[in-house]
Amino acid sequence: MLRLYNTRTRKVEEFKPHRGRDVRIYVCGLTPSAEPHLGHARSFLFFDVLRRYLRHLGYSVLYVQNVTDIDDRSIAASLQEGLPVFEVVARHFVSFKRSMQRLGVAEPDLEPRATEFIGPILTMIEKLVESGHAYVSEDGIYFRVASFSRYGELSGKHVDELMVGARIAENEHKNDPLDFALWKFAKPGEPSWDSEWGAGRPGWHIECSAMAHELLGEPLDIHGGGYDLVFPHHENEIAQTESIERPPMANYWVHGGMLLFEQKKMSKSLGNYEPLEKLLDRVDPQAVRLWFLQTGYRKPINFNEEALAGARAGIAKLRKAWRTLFNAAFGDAQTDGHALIERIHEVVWATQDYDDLVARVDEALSDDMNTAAALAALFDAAGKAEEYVRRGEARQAAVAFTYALSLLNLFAERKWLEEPKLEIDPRLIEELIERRNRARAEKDFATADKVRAELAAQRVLLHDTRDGTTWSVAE
RNA sequence: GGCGACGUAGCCAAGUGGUAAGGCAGAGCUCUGCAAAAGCUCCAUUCCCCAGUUCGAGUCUGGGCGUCGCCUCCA
Repeated sequence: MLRLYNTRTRKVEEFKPHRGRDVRIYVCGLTPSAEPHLGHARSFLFFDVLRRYLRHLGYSVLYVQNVTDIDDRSIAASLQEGLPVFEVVARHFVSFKRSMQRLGVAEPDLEPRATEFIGPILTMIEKLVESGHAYVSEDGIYFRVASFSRYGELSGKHVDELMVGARIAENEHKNDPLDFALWKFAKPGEPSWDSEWGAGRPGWHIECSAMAHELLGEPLDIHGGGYDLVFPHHENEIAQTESIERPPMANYWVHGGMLLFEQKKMSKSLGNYEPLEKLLDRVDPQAVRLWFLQTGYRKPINFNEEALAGARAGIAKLRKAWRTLFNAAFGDAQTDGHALIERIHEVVWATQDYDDLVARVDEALSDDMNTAAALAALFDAAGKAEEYVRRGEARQAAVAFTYALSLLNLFAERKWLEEPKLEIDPRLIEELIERRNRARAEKDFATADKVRAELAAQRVLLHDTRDGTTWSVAE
């Protein structure tokens, strides 16, 4: 059983899907008008873990995450760069996909683009106009907020208390400052699609209402996104959908906390960020994943290099423990990461043991996705890896540990499980170790230390143990 | 001005009434020619401040202080 915080009720509630085991999730995706940043990563990484956990609970999950591939900022960027909008959008979107892959975020089941759903969008607008919830104005078609009595319910806003002045842009022709655009008539040179009212493009909010309706239908079990989407985006989606479809649009509204940089929200408009791809070139994506998962998903987090470095060390600890357990349980898998992966699936799916570790992780995640508490359980187990081996429980511990890790997808990429690559031939390493040990036997420590230094330069670390000298690769 | 969130050790962070998880960093010990690894141990009498409720509060109530988010495109 999962308990989830629902923005609409402001309470943690028991999650009950509308259609039995069939769970439908719609998450507002990226508007690729600029390079994606770490804040985007946080949000989608959380929903990735949520999906994995729902599947663990036995639900069949259909996860839809849209792409807003047409909007004002993208058009502005295309004019500035002198490139077609689709080219600008595609570049940022592809970059986003690469980063998501590196972070171990699974692909959405469906990833619809706004421009592929112009038909359903226009159908919805037509219904809204016919029913009087929308009106045609000089520069576009607007939703009449006053026509929807529950407006503000999701975000807890009172319509008459909003600072509405700022909402009126000079060139907009709204009846009411709160009204928002469903369709924007094209200005010369702008990309546009034909409609019965005139060529134009969809407003931001309508695409989600239309695509969610078309692909999943109401009510969605979970509608998600970043906290900054609660108002006005999700509020507007509710107004549009529930004006013409049977409410509610969604049963659970789930929002992720913001990522801050120097105490300010990381955002495209402030530009206070390093492009995600560049960041992932210098910070281990797996450490990023751990760092996010060590904090509650609804809390704001400050970007923090020191914490990120700490997560890097933490991931090394988990990896080490995992290797210790797995090598003890399935010793032949010493360095072949691919073989290890195959074994994981073989073993995990063949075993449904729920020992203490898995139970603890399960309990933590069921409590509003408390990934930090789940990780604490994992670290406790990691600290006991040697003990499990000594007690002859390596196999069971390895299975439980692997299963728990897979719920968080911490070792998402195969290479994360492999030993770091070496340029030096292992046979040469063995030769050098022998030479060094002969020197040590003769108390020729100068030569011995020279060998150690030579190997260290190749990232090979030597460990003298009671049973002889072993080596490992520095990470 | 309205609505909302947060404030726990050097850093990050879990914890909504029962006596402070976990990670990083740090310290000591075992082992050791050196080094590392590994193991063991230690590291908040205290949770922004002040009142209050309670047998008992980081957890509830009231009041401060500070930070952030939304109200304009934003995960």
